[in-house]
This record gives sequence, structure tokens and C-alpha cells, in this order.
Amino acid sequence: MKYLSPQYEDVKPLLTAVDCIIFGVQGTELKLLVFKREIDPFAGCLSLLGRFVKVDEGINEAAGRILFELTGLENIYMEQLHCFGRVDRDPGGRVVAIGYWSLIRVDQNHMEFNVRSHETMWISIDRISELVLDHSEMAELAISNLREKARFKPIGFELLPEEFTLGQLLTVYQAIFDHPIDDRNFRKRMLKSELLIPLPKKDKSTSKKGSFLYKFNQETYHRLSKEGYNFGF
Amino acid sequence: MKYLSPQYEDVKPLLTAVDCIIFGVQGTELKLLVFKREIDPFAGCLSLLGRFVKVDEGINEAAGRILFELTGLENIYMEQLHCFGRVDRDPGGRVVAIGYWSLIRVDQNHMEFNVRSHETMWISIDRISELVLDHSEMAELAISNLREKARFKPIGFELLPEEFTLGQLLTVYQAIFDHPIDDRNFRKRMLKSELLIPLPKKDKSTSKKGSFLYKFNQETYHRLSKEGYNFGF
DNA sequence: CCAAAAGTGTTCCGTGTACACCCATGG
DNA sequence: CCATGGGTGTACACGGAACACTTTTGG
Repeated sequence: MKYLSPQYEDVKPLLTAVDCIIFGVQGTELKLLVFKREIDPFAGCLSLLGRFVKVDEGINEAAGRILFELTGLENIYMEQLHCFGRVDRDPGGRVVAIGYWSLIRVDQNHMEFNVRSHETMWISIDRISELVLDHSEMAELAISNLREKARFKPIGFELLPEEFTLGQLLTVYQAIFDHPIDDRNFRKRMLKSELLIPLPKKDKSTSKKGSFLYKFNQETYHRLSKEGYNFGF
Repeated sequence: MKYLSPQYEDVKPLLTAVDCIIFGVQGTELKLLVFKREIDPFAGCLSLLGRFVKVDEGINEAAGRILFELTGLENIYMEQLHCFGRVDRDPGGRVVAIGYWSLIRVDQNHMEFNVRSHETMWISIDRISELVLDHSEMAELAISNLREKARFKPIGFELLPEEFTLGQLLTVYQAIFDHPIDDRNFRKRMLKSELLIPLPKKDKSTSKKGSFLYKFNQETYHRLSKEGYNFGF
């Protein structure tokens, strides 16, 4: 490396990994996708999904690849969280881990991969402290990032299927923040935001009256993702 | 590495660097500390200050050390920004760079190091596009992070000396946001926030009347850093 | 006495918040 | 006809935004 000057003789390359903090909403609860480690150390413990970055791929590509390898899902909302690099964070060696968090829609898609790699499982976020290494710290940080982000960017939609009802959307936000949100104010804000495109159909699966389906407006979504929008939570 | 399974034969450790995005306010302007590269490639171009992470130090420690080596300053506000890892980001080799941004008080302290390492210089933030590699991207991201943060956390104080006037504080915020802020509303907000401890002295250097000096309340500062506080910018 | 910066209060408007009732329908 | 979830409107309080004049004092 031509950049290395003599004073940096103790500079050596470091193993670099990506760890994925994957959120989904099941029922009314925010869940985290983890797996049971099969290899020592910590075999049997809960761990985030992670792999090493290859030398010929960018870290974002690595994150996408890793998510795909582990879940079979592509084109997923994914965001870099933070880089974790304490010397002793991993007793197996000096590994710098880049955390990425993502939101996935828990619908039929997810069922497939959940069967496929049967060691993965969804856990409730109050079990975060059971994670190995500094994974609890990562997950905690990811949650506060998610909440922070959700207040100003319309990311709640990433957790829903293409077509959804306002009730489902409300449920998602309540799961993210883990506290109740006023139904009427929520509807007002959402409808005013122009993020929703009303569809001429109803979902009758949960009530006799049926509730209108919406899809979300990609255009407004991208505009508001940039500009920011105060949802007032 | 016992973690490496056969499928990861192309996993090799990567060089890991820290790049520092250092902000300071000079006069009424937000400035960035950079240096003129002496080594090829890009000798003569503007570059952020960066060094490699050693194998026996954590990345946060590395960031602190690097800032110290390059500026002589310690105990500086410093925050991890983002990890940059495109394969081709550095033509000199595969280097993953972790960006850290910091705020320094531009007073007598800084004069020292500015003399010491005479290749470093403060540039106006509208010269960011002149930076080499992906350093412009880093600096742009750091600015938006800084602004975002400044809206909710009382970080403006990090850019001021121990004792300062409300006028100076206002100047700092105007420099950060690059637009004028209403004087009277600003004072109201700041005084109400309990972040300021009034001192029984005046600074007469800038006016005949003299303006009161304040120091900032560390306790409230830490509380509000955690809780967040809407400064309304 | 005047120039130059420091300091102070009020009004208005918009928006978030709290809150309670009617609607539609399948069984 | 009634139980169940879906959908709607209003009144109030608070906080942010806009805005102009008085104070001090060194020269």
C-alpha cells in the first residue's frame, strides 16, 4: 500500500463483517429476526445475522447479499446503522462490524424463508438483551434509529404489503413506538399527507363493514423521505 | 479465524481508516479543516484528515488518536458519521473508511496547531466539492448530520469557548444553518432552556454597552442531549 | 450627543391534541 | 337487531413566528 508511511507498521487490515438488524411487525408487535448460533463460541445463543464482507464487493452490496443469502429476500429497505469496532467486541478475533437495519413485510414471502432456514426465528424486542456479543447494543441502537426515523420519514409503509388498510398502518406505528396513538388524529395526518392512494376496494377480512384499502404514493413517499415530514408522534 | 466457513474463501481482511470531518466557526462562517495532500495520488489536492486504524485499538480510540495526532487537541466533541466502503472508493487499494465528524472551538488553542502543522487549512464549506475521493460526499453528509443534530441537541456550544455571549452563540447557529435567525426569539428560547448560566461580567470588546457573558450548564446540557430539545430552527 | 450594539414583549396564527358519536354490515 | 370494527369533526391550548423600540456608554 503506497499510503502506508513507516510509522504505520502496526497497521494491518481488519476483518470486516455486516450484521443485519431485521425488523418486522407480527400482529401488534415489533419483532426482530435472529438465529440460533450453531457454531462455537456461544453455540445455542441468539445472534443477529451476519457475514464477512468480501474483498471485491462494496459494503452496501455486501449487506444486500447477506440479507439475500439469509432470507431469500431482495429489494428490501436497508439502512446503515453504525460501525462497531471495539477491539474486544468479538472474542474470536478483531472484527469490525457494520450494522445495517432493515424492514421487511411479514406476509407470505417471509413464510417461505422462515421455513427454508429453520434456524432463524422472530423474537420480541424485549428479548434483545439475550443476544450475544455487542448485538444487543446494535439492536437497541437500531430501535432508537428506527423510531427517530419513523417520526420524520414515512418508513412505516416498508413494513406493509402493497395494499393495506389504515388500521394496519396504525398497528404498525403503534408497534414501532410501543404505545397507543389516537386513531382519529392518525387518520387525519395520514390522509392529509397525500402519501396514500385510496383504492376502490375494501378488505372485508377483519370486519363486516369492510375497510378501504390504500396503496402508498411512491412519488410523495420519495419527496417526503427527502424533505422530512413531522408525523407528530 | 474459526468463524470462516469454506464458502468464505474470498473473505480477506480490509484496510480500515478513519477520516475526520472537523468543523469550526470562524467569524460568521462554518469552516472545514482539511489539508493539502503531499503524497500521490492527488498530491496538491484538498483532503480530509485520515489515518488507518491499528489492529490493537478500537475505532473510537483510533478516531480520537487521529484527531490528536493531526491537531494536538483532545477531549473534542466527536461523533461517528457513517462507514464508506465502495470497492473503488480509493484507487490506492481496498480501504473501508469510517467518517467521524467533530466540532472544535476556534480560539487560541487552534491557532497553535494551525501553525504546527502548516499544511492544514480551514476552507469554506462551499469548497467541499474540491475534496478528493469520496471526501466531498463525506463532508456533505456530515453537514446535514450536523444541521439535523443541531435542531434537537444543544451542540452549538461545542463550537464556543468556555465563556461566551448570546451574540456569539447566535452567530454560531447562523453559521451552521447558513441563514439568519430572529434575534429575539433566539434569546427567548435559549434563556428558557436553562442551558445558560449567566455570569456577573460583561464582554466589552464588541460594543460600548457590553454584553453579558454566559457559560453553559453541563448538567442541563447532558439532560437535553439525551432527551432532545426542539430549538425550532 | 450620537452611533452602535445589546436587550426586551406582544400579538397572531397554525398545528397538535383531546375527545365522543354515527355508520355499515353479516350473522 | 345487534355486535363489531370502520370512519368522521370540533374546540382548545400551546408554541413558533413575526415584528419595533428602548437602553447603555465610549468617544
